[in-house]
Amino acid sequence: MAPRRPESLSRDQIVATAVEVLDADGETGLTFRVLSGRLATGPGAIYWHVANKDELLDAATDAVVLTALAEEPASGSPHDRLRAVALGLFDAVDEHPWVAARLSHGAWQAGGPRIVEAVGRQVRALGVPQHDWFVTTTVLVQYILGAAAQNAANARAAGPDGDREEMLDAMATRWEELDPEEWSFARTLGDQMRHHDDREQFLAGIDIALAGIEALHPPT
Amino acid sequence: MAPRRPESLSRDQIVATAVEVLDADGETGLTFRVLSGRLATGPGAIYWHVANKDELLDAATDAVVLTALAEEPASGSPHDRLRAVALGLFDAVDEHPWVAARLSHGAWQAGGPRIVEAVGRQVRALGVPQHDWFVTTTVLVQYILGAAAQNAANARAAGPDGDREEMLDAMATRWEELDPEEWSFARTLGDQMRHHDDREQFLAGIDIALAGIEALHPPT
DNA sequence: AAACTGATGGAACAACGTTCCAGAGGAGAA
DNA sequence: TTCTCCTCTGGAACGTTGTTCCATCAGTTT
Repeated sequence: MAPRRPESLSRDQIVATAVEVLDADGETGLTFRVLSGRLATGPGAIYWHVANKDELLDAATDAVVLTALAEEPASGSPHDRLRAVALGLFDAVDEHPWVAARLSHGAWQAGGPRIVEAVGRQVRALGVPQHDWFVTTTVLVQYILGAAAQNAANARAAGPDGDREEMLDAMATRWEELDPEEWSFARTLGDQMRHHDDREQFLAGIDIALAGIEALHPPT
Repeated sequence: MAPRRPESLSRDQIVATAVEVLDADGETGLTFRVLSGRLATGPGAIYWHVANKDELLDAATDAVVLTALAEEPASGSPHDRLRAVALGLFDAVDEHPWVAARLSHGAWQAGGPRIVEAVGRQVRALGVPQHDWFVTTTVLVQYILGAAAQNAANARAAGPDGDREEMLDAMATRWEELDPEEWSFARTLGDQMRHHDDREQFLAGIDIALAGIEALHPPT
């Protein structure tokens, strides 16, 4: 069915604009009034295409996940392919920090199934026996989403400026000054916290999981 | 400094009541008006003790984490102690689902440091070399919080009634009916999704991580 | 007894998600 | 062509939220 008016709204248009606003101002920055303004319409018109804000956020999340998983990595070892999928998701969340909260609030909705499919295919390729597909995939997805969420939160805490180093250093020194008894472990983390790289850190987690999977399911 | 009035408000009282309300009605159910009603006062009085809702939620989160990590497990192998700490957190989030969102929004704030300390001590006991303490601990914390968040989200999706089985079954059949090409992996997950146990699933992830850590750092 | 100050609680404000509805305007029937 | 639908629009309005403001209270200090 062709649109009645050429310049009319479409659900895709609304979702795309929502993603723009979310990227710029986060979840609290996305209001139906702002969205109405950008689309040169009123709030009521948007509600004809979208049930409520929750559905809009889910649709926006799904859109981001869809493009992040657009092409499945075809070359490389199963290890490398899993790393590629995981890193693609990690980077997507880094670019759109608001998706983290949405995916944490329920990975079996919004873009969740797509993520399970993409990760699961690599688990299958890894040679994990079928009766462990569910466990293994779920664990990987939970780690990926958990790590991505933490990273997004840190990025938001540091602000849009380049003060990541600054904030990291401040937190490191704060931790180093904690009570030596009660915080005997955290105290020792300062230096490594200062000099770590987020993506490497994330991949290290994937490698731990891969090593664990292989240890529990030795390749025949 | 003694309280001016005996029946006066205290920050701890406010936080404790907030936890009750959060457990009963979730994050959206906690409003300053409801809280005022329960405490027989006005919204303004609460604001004298707490800066804003964000700080209140952080304080509530910290309180829950604090009691969840109250006593460090003293007996058992390092593996078992790590499992105990992780499971303690998992169960705490299961009882107070709203903490998941809060901890995902930034584990270096609210109760985050406590979690890092508790998990990190077990990592140290595991014999991981010091230069990998930060990476290993962070990875474990990210998995624990990610898995707990997913579990909390699922529980909320199922509702307070006992319809977990029901919802799981419905989702499983929905997945089994997906397009065999586009969803070649997800399709096969139905049965395992139906019959899995959340806590076992969570512990399986911890065991994968433990196996991976040991594979990468063979005990001398 | 008077003045001070930590603490209270209710009224008021701006902003939000959402609902409602009068009407525009293209598509099919007459 | 004219009439009548019916999808789709957009602005006004409602209830609720987080937060601010301020007149007032009740111990403590002078």
